[in-house]
Amino acid sequence: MAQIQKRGDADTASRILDIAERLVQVRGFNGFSYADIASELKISKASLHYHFPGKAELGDTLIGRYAGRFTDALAAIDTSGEDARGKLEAYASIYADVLRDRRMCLCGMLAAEYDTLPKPMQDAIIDFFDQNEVWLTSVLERGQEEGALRFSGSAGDAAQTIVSGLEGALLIARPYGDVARFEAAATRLLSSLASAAAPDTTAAIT
Amino acid sequence: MAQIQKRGDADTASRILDIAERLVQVRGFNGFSYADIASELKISKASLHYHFPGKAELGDTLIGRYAGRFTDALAAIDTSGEDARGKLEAYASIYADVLRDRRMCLCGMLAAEYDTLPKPMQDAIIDFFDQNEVWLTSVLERGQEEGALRFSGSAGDAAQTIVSGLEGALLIARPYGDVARFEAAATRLLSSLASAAAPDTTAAIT
DNA sequence: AGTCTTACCTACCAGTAGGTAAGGAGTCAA
DNA sequence: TTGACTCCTTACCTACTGGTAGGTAAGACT
Repeated sequence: MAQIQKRGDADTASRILDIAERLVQVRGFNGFSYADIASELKISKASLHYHFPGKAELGDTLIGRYAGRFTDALAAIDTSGEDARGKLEAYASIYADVLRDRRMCLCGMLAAEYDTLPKPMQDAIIDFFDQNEVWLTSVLERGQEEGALRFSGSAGDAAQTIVSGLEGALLIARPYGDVARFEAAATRLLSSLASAAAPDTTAAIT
Repeated sequence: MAQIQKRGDADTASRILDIAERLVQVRGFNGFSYADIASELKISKASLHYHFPGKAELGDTLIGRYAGRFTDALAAIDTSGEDARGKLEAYASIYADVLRDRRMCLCGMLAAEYDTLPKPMQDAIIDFFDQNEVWLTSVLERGQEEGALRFSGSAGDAAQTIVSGLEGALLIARPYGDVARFEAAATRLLSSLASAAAPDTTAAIT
């Protein structure tokens, strides 16, 4: 399964995924069609079905790839040597990067459409958020132990608040096309939820 | 224009709006069709076009009615005699009620689909959020003056954080079907953003 | 009485949705 | 050189999308 590439061009399947991913993040899963991908890739609709039997499978693969990249990003933060507060800021900056591309978080978008999605996609979305909360919880717990962070309530609750706070900030900032709006909300969220001593609201995220 | 009702039934136009509203809040604007409303109301698709020329106009009317009800709810909170913290809790409980119906906030859902919507709907969505932030800003400012609330940064920024925090908490809690999850995030949000003295995280919202 | 309006109907439209069947061109190893 | 394999094509399918044309029954207005 060495997956040797035929031409110099990137493998079609991953180009399909790139386009589909952007379409989901911008228009939602119910807001695009196979025809949209086909015309952009200058390929026939039928070819898409060769690579992904149906839209449901395409959606599954999309979430899997996105979650995988997220896992990698979190692992990179873990090995960055930052303190807990720095790790939380790095986490928020992942979201800011998504917004700079004028996109919604893939799983945040799919969360809105949750009830219309096939079961496997629903399960994968839940897994994504669980995974994020597990990571945040451990960062928060360690930060609290080390005295770098101080917050009330459980680390798990705080983690949930961070995820939903950032997803909401993305959701609302996008119609305004305003990255600063997101950054203000993110900074305030982290400062108030996980500040050590000085609640420095003016600290930049990026 | 006495609008005498033929039968005992409620006016058809508002029943269409009721059904469409629920469909948007649960499935999204791109997640339902005229046929869905027609079959549920046991009426023909063509009749829907009699009441609302197109889906765009239906959407406009939907947002207008929703925003109007929101305005009324905010006015009711204003005259409730609650202190600032109580008003913020009452505000959050509007969102909790939406979630208890297994729905997303109408405008939060439409914010996700923003790029796919006709211009008039886009403008109405922005207006909705602006209106909420204006109201929250004045509650926060007054609360700060009266010493009931204390927070860093501008009241406007804090208002934005509350709106996006609550919308995000709705967005994420819905797939989990977990109202408690929303309430925990909402309480933490209000406590940390606008607490007077004791950061009482265990205070119930409802 | 006649006319206008409201609120619905059936039947239909062009366009698009996701999906399928059958086959052809290029590459490869035997 | 044959056959298998990969990746794509054309040509189609059915179901459904939002929307329209034309008609009808019943009440209200004059």
